[in-house]
Amino acid sequence: MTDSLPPIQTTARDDAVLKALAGFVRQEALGPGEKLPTERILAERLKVSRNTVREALTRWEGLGLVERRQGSGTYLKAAVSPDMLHMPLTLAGGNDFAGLMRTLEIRRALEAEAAALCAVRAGKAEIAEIERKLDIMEEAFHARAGMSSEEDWEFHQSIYRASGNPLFEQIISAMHELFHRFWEHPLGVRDFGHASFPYHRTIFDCIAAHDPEGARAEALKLIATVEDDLKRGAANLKLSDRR
Amino acid sequence: MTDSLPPIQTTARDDAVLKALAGFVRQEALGPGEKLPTERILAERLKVSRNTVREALTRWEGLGLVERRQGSGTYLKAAVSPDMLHMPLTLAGGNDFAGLMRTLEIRRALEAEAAALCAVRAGKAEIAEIERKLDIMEEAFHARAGMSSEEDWEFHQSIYRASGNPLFEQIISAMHELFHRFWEHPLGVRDFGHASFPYHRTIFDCIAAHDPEGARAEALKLIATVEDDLKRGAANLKLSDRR
DNA sequence: GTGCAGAAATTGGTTGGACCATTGAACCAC
DNA sequence: GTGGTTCAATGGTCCAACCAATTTCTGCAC
Repeated sequence: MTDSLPPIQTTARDDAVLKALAGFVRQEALGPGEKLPTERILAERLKVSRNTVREALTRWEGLGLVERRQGSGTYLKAAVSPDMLHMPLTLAGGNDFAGLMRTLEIRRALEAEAAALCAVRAGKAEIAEIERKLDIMEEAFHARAGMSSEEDWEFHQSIYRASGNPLFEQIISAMHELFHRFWEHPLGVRDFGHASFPYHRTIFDCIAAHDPEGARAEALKLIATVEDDLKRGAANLKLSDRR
Repeated sequence: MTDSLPPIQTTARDDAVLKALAGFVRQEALGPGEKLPTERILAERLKVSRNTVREALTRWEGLGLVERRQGSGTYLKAAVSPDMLHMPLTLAGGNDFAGLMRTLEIRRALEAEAAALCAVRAGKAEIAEIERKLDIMEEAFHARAGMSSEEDWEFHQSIYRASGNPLFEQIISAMHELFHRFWEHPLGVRDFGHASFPYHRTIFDCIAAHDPEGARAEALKLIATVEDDLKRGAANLKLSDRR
């Protein structure tokens, strides 16, 4: 009965500051790396206290939009537009085996969908770019007799980009980052990722052939090999009783 | 109650504040909804200024971990542990039709995977809970001759919870929120979501039968009906040239 | 003029104190 | 009970400093 009576909004200083700042960035066409006005100037221009400006900037910093360097200034870290939507995720206990497996389940879902979408939408240029990254990766693999995480990652990124939906790259990138933050040298498993190598080309073949279901299936196989590697690592971990 | 809050070290004050607070929450076993010490008390106990406490809490607020209510206090909104990992995502341009379709592609991937995982992992208790939510939803549907977004959402949430991976609920919830922020009464499409109704029970049947691939397929069908509704809405929008 | 060390200005980080706006509980008349 | 009023508690904002890291300028030695 008393629906459609949302709480009213009287004050929202720091939100207003962020809105104004987003408009400023847009108007000045500022891009990543560029410096934005000092806190003192913002406070003066916006007619708010420096404290309020700081709270607003703290929010942006927490979202990774901005970087503050004491003595130097505040710099944009990413593109910013007035109609951004924020989706902060917190993963409790992400530095143990179970946490890693949880992120991998998300990645499995997204990786498969991205590969399928890519197979549908990728044009000639995108397919050529993916193949280029694939060649680089395979060359690195043979030269160093093992997976090169850098080149491997670039190959996957090219697929996300060709999916036509930037959200895939954003979300998977975030998980990729916290994946590597805690498991830089994954669990002492030798040849980590080795088993995933052949599937990179099979995925590409399906994409090039515009076969979405095939691409999805191959992507699932690839993730399955990574999960196996992780499980081996967990077994190792149990033996050595680390952590 | 507010013991065990020793003063903190030097440098990186606000991070240290958050660390101390996380430890405090852990020690006092505070859960969602509970109130934590006032800013003034925190400032005094931690031997930092109230502004520093506020910057730290602003960060947590931005991450959705905490809610501040003026005149009342600061309350936990989610479980918090010292070893959390944060993954803030900012999505550019989500309030137009193309943006909505992009979020729906992500949701399609996750919804399908969550349903499949749920079919594998859900125990008797989880299945009973899902069926309870389904019954409530169906009852509301027949009573009001249309989809009830509230009950519908609760049904889906129960599936995410039963998937055994809280990330599904976190990510999809975030997208669900921004979905409704801009399209509260979706696009003037009458009977929005009507077509999705039957698939709720077919999904449940597959889950109850522990049939992951069936659940995945039905979930994909459900999302497809939502996409169709959205496309119809976009067509309406073009006619009226709103926005 | 060049190069470099030290001074000075700039800028984010922190502090303490003050006041405002909202909330919620206690209290009071009716 | 119901509906106001008062009042203390609490988050929100503001101000005016000062600290610490960085950058820029200055002036001296060469």
